[in-house]
Amino acid sequence: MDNRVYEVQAEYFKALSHPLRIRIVHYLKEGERCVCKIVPYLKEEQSNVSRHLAALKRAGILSSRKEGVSVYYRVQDENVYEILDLVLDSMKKAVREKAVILS
Amino acid sequence: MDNRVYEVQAEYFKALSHPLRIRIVHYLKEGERCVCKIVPYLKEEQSNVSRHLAALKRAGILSSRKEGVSVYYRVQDENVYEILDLVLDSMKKAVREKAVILS
DNA sequence: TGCTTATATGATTAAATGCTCATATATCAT
DNA sequence: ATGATATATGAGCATTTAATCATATAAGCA
Repeated sequence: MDNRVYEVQAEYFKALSHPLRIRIVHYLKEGERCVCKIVPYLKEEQSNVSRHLAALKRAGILSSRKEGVSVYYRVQDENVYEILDLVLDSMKKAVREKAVILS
Repeated sequence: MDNRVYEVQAEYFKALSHPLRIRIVHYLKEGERCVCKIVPYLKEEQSNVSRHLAALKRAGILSSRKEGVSVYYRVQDENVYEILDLVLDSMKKAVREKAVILS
């Protein structure tokens, strides 16, 4: 396999490698939201949220549209939820296995 | 959802957010391998590879066993392949969609 | 036009990451 | 015990990432 594949793949993982970005993706599960809603929900600095949104957009996970002075972000890559679920399931399974070992 | 969930989840993604680590996971697909095989395969510094292996192990993705002077690493979390495949499929789909837009 | 609000971006700083070189540790063979 | 080999780890440095503050840009309103 062309090694560059691993590089682009790594970029995707990097985009999800921050808790705040994962929270954003979850928050957008039910549909698009205005930045003006996302920021107070996360209770983080507006500029910081803006950069995390930009990172997710760069990775192709989110997309955005402008409406007047507002910007609405939405999930572009719906597969992201399947990926997030798989990771969570996988980690839960690991914990269960460890629990068995310790019991 | 408890926000700490996003933190542990992010750790998993971080573990896969480097091309070399993804290559390692792929290399171990057919079974465990000795570090003495992994290093020349990757053509990277032994100490560097050692650290990447440690990172994957910390994340629960790999495990290792010692045999004499050698150490064998193997995939502990088999779900990782499903996750890697999903990400790749998802990215391919995005490219196809973009191609349609540009055509 | 000038004012206000929403969002993005530049600059700075602190912290984390990745790499390399050198060295430590462990095991095995002589 | 000595030496050789495999792997891990400490120290140092360069790069990247994240956060914050301040400011730029753009749209809408008076």
